[in-house]
Amino acid sequence: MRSKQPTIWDIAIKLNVSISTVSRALRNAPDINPETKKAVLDLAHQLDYQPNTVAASLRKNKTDIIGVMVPEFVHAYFPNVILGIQEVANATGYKVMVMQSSESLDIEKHNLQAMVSSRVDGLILAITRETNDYEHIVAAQRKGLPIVFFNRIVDELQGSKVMVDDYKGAFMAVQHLIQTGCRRIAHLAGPENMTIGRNRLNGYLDALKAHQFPIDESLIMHCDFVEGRARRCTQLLLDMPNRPDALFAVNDPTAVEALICIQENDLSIPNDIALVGFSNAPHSTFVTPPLTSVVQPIHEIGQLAAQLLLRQINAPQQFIPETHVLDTTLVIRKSTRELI
Amino acid sequence: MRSKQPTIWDIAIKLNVSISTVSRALRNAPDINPETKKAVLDLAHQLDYQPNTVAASLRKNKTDIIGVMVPEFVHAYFPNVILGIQEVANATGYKVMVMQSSESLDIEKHNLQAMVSSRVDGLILAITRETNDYEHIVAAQRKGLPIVFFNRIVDELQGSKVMVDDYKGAFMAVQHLIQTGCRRIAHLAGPENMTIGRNRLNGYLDALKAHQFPIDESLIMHCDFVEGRARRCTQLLLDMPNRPDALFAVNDPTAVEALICIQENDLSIPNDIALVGFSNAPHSTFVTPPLTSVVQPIHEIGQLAAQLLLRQINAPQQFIPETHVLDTTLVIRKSTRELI
DNA sequence: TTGAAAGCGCTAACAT
DNA sequence: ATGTTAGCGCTTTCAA
Repeated sequence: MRSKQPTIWDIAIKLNVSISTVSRALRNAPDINPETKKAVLDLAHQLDYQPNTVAASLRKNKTDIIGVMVPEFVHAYFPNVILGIQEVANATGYKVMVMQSSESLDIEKHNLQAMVSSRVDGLILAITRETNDYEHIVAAQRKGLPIVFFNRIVDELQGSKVMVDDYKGAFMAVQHLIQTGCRRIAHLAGPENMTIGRNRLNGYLDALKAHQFPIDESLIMHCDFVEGRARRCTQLLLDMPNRPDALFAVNDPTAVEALICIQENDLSIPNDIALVGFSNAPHSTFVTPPLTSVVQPIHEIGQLAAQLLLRQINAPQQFIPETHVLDTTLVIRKSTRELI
Repeated sequence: MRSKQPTIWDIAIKLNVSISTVSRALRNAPDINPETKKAVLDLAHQLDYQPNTVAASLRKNKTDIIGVMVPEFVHAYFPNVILGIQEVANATGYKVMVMQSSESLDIEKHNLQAMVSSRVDGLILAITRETNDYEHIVAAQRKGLPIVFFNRIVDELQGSKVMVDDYKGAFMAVQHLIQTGCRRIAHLAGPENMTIGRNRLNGYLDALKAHQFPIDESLIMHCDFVEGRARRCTQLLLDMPNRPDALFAVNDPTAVEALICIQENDLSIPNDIALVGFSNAPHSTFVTPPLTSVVQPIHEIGQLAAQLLLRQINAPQQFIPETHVLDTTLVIRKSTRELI
């Protein structure tokens, strides 16, 4: 059904010049007569000529597309990262192709193949929670695909990485709970094979130790980003004979599940149970009570990842991967008690 | 930096066959010797050959990519629609290229050009709130680009459209407010040039009329999807000498802004002010109180839009645009009063 | 069942 | 400053 669109050939014929002249004019090459150039541009505009980037990509062996794959984008975190990516991509003439793996390793593999087949110039990737075999990723890297990782980071993979100071954020969060009088602090944890889960857990543990609190393993629940699991874990905690008086959640969706569960049990936040999240999202502000949360520079994560990727794509030689750690801050709202 | 990837030519040389044979094997054409085919597939697998879809697209004049452009995707509505789109696209071998216009007409135009240049096979589009000139869209259609519209729909544009029964949803919402004892019902409205805004407004008006309520123009506030405006409009309503006792919001983000504003004024929901949203999102469930809202089949909207687009893309002849209207239902939660 | 060859629209030497 | 030409990797007639 697609009617044929004008090509440089059409323009060349009408203007009685060669296609290379047209091509030069369109890409404003230096060696061209301003008048011919104007004629070409005018006609191109008149015909509403749109260059066929498919052809250009094939010829240049470069698509000017960067791929982005995330586990999901219904929570606000990933969309906001993508926003940051698109910002720097568009500013430099790149397009962004977004895919999502739905936390499924199979889909991740399939999408990665599609990205490779589409010959994206590079990829910004947050792996799924079930990705424990990295051969498909390493294979893509062997083919020369530059990949920048963020959020879901594992030590086994090489490449540039953008992370936030999870350890410090977790430490501050738990310390704040301690300073506001909480005594039994539970942790709704993430997957331990990811640095994001491990570092936040370590921050939790070290904060307890720093204040001479005992470590109670039964207060550490692995929710691992699985939807619905935080709710069940919270219920288990609430049902304990001596239930905790505070929860530190590995991220905001987890915290929100906990919040709903606590309220369903007719307990009050923060008086019965104090609650801290780790901000994936601005929406932590409009639950009731608004969530005390560790805030991370989401937008900047995307921008930085894109910048790193573009540097690598355009690197003349071998590019040495960089790991960047961005700062986190604790924002105190109403889900934790007042300082004593 | 990109190392060259294997091509059908590499395979052909090694197997001492022609590239057309390799091509046939790879696309499992009917007329090929099973043994040659197996040899090709084995070698392809061994080399980790990934077809260059850029080249195939150029040759076939078809990219197997469908474009999606939305005004934003940080609220849950659009991501969920995209989920539905990706589902049917992936099932039929299409890839999805997502762009967002950030509610900016300029970006919309720019992105649309990029989509055309990338030669996407079709586009699923929700225009920005400031798009009041449609020439760029019509121009793309003239080039033969099939476009399916959803959510942000205007009468002036031709093409398949996926909508929900906004009128009925709004009518039910307002009727429910009336039946629960509300007497002064305000409307936080959307843009009137879009059917989404107009139909919801009409539902509001007709529900009032049907119950012999007077229409008070000062209770209709145009928030038009502009972030922050709902909050200010709500404040204006609350400051009125005889303030409304109920608000019907054009969508959930608008309702959430109103909710925050009402609570900041120390008024109670639903006793002082009842509140109904129009569901763009599942998150209406976890604000406090959970929002009574008109629910629409978000996922299905995406699926249907994709199906319509694919039908049009693969239509042998001229395709006659279809408009589909999906049903809405009122889900009663805690932001409205009990039935009397 | 296979091969030869043309060409999709563009870029980039190279030549003039 | 402009033209000629050879591909990029693939699909698809047409011929064998």
